[in-house]
Amino acid sequence: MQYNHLDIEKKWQEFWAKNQTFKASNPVLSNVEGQLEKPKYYVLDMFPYPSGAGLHVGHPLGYIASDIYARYKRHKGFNVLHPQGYDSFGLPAEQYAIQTGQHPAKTTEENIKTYRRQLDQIGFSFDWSREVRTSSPEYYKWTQWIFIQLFNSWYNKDTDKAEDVAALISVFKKEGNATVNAVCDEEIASFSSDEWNAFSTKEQEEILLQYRLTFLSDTEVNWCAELGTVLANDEIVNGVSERGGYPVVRKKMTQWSMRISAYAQRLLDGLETIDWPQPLKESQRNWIGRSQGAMVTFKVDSGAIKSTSEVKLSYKELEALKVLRLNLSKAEAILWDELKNKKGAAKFRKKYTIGTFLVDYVCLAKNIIVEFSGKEDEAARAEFFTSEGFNFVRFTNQEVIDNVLAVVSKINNTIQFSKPIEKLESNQNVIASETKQSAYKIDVFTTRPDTIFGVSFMTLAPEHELVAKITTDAQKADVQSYITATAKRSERDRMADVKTISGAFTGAYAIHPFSGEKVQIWIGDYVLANYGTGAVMAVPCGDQRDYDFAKHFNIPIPNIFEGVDISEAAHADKDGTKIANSDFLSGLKYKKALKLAIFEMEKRGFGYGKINYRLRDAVFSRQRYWGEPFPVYYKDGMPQMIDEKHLPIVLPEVEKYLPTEDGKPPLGNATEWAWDSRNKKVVSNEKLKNKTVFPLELNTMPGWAGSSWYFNRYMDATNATEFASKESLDYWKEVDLYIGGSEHATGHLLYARFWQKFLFDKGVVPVDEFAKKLINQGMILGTSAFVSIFEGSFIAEDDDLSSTTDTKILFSKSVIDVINKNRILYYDFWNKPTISDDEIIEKYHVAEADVVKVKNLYGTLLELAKKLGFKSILWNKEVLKVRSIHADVSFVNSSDELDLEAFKNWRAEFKDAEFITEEDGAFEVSREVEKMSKSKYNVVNPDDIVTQYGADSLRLFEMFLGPLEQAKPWNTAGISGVSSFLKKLWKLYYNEEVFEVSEEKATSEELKVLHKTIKKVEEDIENFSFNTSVSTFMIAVNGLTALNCNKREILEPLLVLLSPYAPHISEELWSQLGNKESISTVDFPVFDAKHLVESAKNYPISFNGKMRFTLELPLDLSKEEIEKAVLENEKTIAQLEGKAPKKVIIVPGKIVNIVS
RNA sequence: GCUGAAGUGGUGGAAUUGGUAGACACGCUGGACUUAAAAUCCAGUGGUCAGUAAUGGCCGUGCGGGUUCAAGUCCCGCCUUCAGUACCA
Repeated sequence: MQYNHLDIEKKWQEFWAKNQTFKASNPVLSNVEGQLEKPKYYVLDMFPYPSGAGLHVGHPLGYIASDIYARYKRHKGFNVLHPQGYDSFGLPAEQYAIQTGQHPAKTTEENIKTYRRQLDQIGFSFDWSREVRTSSPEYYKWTQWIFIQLFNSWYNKDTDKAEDVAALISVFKKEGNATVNAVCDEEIASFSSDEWNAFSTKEQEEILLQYRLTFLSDTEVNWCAELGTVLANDEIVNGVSERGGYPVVRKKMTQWSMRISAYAQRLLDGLETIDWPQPLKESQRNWIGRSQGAMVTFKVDSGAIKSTSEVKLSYKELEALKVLRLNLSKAEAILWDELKNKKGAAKFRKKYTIGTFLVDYVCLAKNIIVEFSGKEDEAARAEFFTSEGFNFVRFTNQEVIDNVLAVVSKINNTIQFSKPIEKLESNQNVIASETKQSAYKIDVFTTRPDTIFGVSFMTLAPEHELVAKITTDAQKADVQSYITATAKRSERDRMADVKTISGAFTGAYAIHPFSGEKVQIWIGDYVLANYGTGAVMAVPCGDQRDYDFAKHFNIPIPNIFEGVDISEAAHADKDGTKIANSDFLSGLKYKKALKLAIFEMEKRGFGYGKINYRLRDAVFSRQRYWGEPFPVYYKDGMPQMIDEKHLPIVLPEVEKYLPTEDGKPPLGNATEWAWDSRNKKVVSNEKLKNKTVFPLELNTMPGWAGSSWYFNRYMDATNATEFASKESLDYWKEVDLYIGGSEHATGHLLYARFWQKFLFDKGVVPVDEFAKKLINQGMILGTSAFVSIFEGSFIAEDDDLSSTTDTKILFSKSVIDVINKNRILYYDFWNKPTISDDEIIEKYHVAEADVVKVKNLYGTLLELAKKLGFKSILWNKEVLKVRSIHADVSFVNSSDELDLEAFKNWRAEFKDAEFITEEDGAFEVSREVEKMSKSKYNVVNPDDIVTQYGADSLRLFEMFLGPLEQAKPWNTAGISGVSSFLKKLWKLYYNEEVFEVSEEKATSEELKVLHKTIKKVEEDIENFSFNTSVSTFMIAVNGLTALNCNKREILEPLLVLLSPYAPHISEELWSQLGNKESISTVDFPVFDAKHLVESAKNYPISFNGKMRFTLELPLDLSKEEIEKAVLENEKTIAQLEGKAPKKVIIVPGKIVNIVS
């Protein structure tokens, strides 16, 4: 009987589905007999996004590897969890919906069907009873639930974990926020318990939002107009969107954010405990970007600062002003409505600057300032306003809202009875300079506080708020023009141009906190405003950028390193260098100096040790339809969580999937999207007039929401009452082996770790890292096929040149090679048609055969030119002009020959093209390795492979291609190797048409083959070296075929070894051997070393390290006996040519080396 | 620039702690079977030189050094490719 993969594979796939062979049980729950003793093992693939294109052969690579491992673990006696599902929310389905109006749920459903069919036919041992889909309400109910948990939590730095907000509130009630050590927004005003209790509910909610782990905030986001949504940092590549490559701009929006920064240190520390690939860990470390150093404060020298009234704001502040004027608060707007109507002398302006202070309203004619109270620097403002001759009035928000008319009348009163205050000229300078000296300081973060004595200047970002305040008159023009110039450059330009050094001197000086020396203050756009404090202390001798800047502007470069030459470049190396010229730090090494510097700073009070992270909080809102809705409604503008018992909040139906006309997200199109807080359900928007009905959140969650916890759901996938039961979470704990692509390094894998740690803090999950071991499978690349088209010129009968745009001559690959190799010959043929073969052979020393070949081809081409109506082709000594186009790889056979008919049918424009073929009529393409993609016509569909060669062949071949982690090209031609291996295997069990397996005892030779295989395959699987075990199987089958072995003792265990790789054929032969049960949980054969023991070794005999011949010697010989035997050998004597060996090295069982 | 990975026949790739480089497979060449093709089977296949041949010599793991009896493997210095990241103070 012939091996028929089609029947066998169908039969066993049906068998597995019917018998639920791979269903994993939760023993604690089900108390399945015998399962309790089995150790658990959880193998997971990164679940796929079901795209419309279906799978190509690159996709299953990781699934095959994990499937082999899962099946192997079953043979090894583990209770294996190996689930699969779909990350089914996402952009492509929505884009498709926008284009066609089809509901994304529908296309997603269809795509999933295709995926499932494709996955099934490859024979994966997934437990489909646990399938999850992120877009199904039963699943996202729990995504919403986790969101609520995050909302109700804050990060306590003292306990270093997330805790309940309820506990935080009780602290606020009792003692205010002074004792709370939380990860929260910057600049939270401190309040006492009395103040807290006096706050309105809304004010309290506003404050709490600043602590919650997920919070609403106005954040600068990456807005992608083409996609109509914001993108996370990791969704942007080189300034454009990862998906689609559309431009991205910075924009301020109110968004949900996740306080992932709270977990920065723990995310970093956790990396030490997990077995993940080094590069992946490295990119997470980069992304988190921890830098340890110190915050240092430099005071600004008062000497050169001009008077405050001349101060102009920086352009950044001016921009901010414009925005402020447009966005007045409710109280501000009410008051402005009244004030702006005042005519004549009492004309008010809003949001105006007086000196460096921003005032709410001012009437310049009457010298009256009107402000809202509650500003931090009220005392300083009062002092300055008085000194500048202003009267001022202050009101609270509440006063204005309650009775604006009373407020206005009070203002009128002040105008009427204002006492003109004399400006005290003599006094003013004194007051001003005193306040200034203490007012202006520059905070910097440095990772090298040990080099602080090397500071010779400071650099501020041009946008830094101090710039305008400290710039001297003399430098004003310079600074202004520099600021204007930088402002014009986009962020991308600034990033792209690293080489140009630019900057400007402000004229101001800072005081070195240790030495008291004056240090120049510069501005330069190499300093980024939104990183750190937007200012650096420049140490030119130790930092290359500072060095270049100093060199460029002729700023001194003090050397603070002992015995280091810094005349050419900065010395950035920290280890092994001693600090010099640095007061109390001199003579110390990096580490000691660093600690001492921080210690001194803290003692003297102008600095402290600090750790900075690059990791920013993650924006969690997307202006999209096809994602998880938030369980959130808005009451009085403040977000409210819907109680978890009313979850899931199901995605509403919409007319169209685009943003609304007034720019709201697509959910703004929904008509049934309001929350009835009395009846606890989603109702029609028409009811929004009711006092108990509120608008629901219009944003949806990002793609990473659903994928950040799905691995936990698989443990108890159908649980309707819980996220997952505690018992199943405690049993399965974490993923033991996680396989997926490296593109998720900083997205999915970082966010998932963050959520896992959060859920761990809250006691939901038992472990704080979700995957013990992770492997990145390498990409499978496509082997594209190219056809070359002639693009040179012809010579017409009248000797005119003619281009070839409408003539199509296609060259087979080796034709091009021949022409390129002999271009000069062609040129000669063309130039001197009378030249004889002998002349050519003599002139160019080429073989006669080549000349014939060249001449034939020349004739063909000449004929062709004539046929097209030309005299000949224009030959050129240097180049043959051709252009290459992709040909679909499905038209190309294993010998790189193109199916011309198929090609012509595919590309109509080449129907009447001329094909210059090989002598045998074949047409060859040239091949190149590229990424597998539709546009390159090199996509190979696994369906075709499975139909032609079978799933077992596909599985073996994908593994055989090379190491799992490595990128490698796909070439379908190679699959015949594994295919014929399976046929050979089949033949071991058959005698012609009859299944025939002998019960005889196996010979030691046969046992040796088997046990070698057991040993190697087991080692390989444990090391995830799947490619080498495929070779091992081939060697075994070749060996057994040579031995003519058909003994059960060998052939039965062989099937178990093979079954993880080629499960269908193994099951089939296993059952033909008379076994009734599936092979899937049969014990893995045990390796026995005794079968490998040899009595003799074929020793390689080397001379000076070079192997000359081999010599078979018994293994039980002593060193002396081996030496004697080798030296007596005639070949040795011949090699030595009479010389005496200087030394003989003998490694018994390994090698003999003779040094002569 | 920095970080990480990797450079081995025509191709994909093997090679334990340093110990016979090129396993296994594709492709190619030759042969068997066939009217023919496909399929299958057998043999050969790193380069080069010598020899009718058996066989033998030399060179060979990106480049240049080094350690060692012995280096694809270890050390030093370069080059190239791929991936990630980037004015991160």
